[in-house]
Amino acid sequence: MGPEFTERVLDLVDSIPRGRVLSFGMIAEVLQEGGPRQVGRVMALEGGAVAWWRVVRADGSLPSSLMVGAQEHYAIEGTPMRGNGWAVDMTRARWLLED
DNA sequence: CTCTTGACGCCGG
DNA sequence: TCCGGCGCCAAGA
Repeated sequence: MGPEFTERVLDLVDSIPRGRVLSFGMIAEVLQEGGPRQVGRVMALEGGAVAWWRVVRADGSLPSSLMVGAQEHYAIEGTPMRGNGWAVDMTRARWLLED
């Protein structure tokens, strides 16, 4: 994978509005390139350069280690969360498919 | 060349 | 709701 894919992923993540999110799989789908795992690799390596908390798993969760820090951003951005507060409410926060 | 490893996703039990 | 299994695919060892 060239630096090109990495840049496309980071650019798309940069365009996600405050309070909204995209899943790893959705990003791969929008870019029509790679797959969820490739997007995951990019985020693991260079995600620190962008709003990484706006990229979550398909079910709205993130690894526990990242959830701790991510929650602060969700609170600030007013990101809709599911009951327990440990996962984003995808039906309301998913970008490009709902209001 | 063959495992093994992931910031993954989907389905079945 | 909570596993476990399988598909996926690039990178490392």
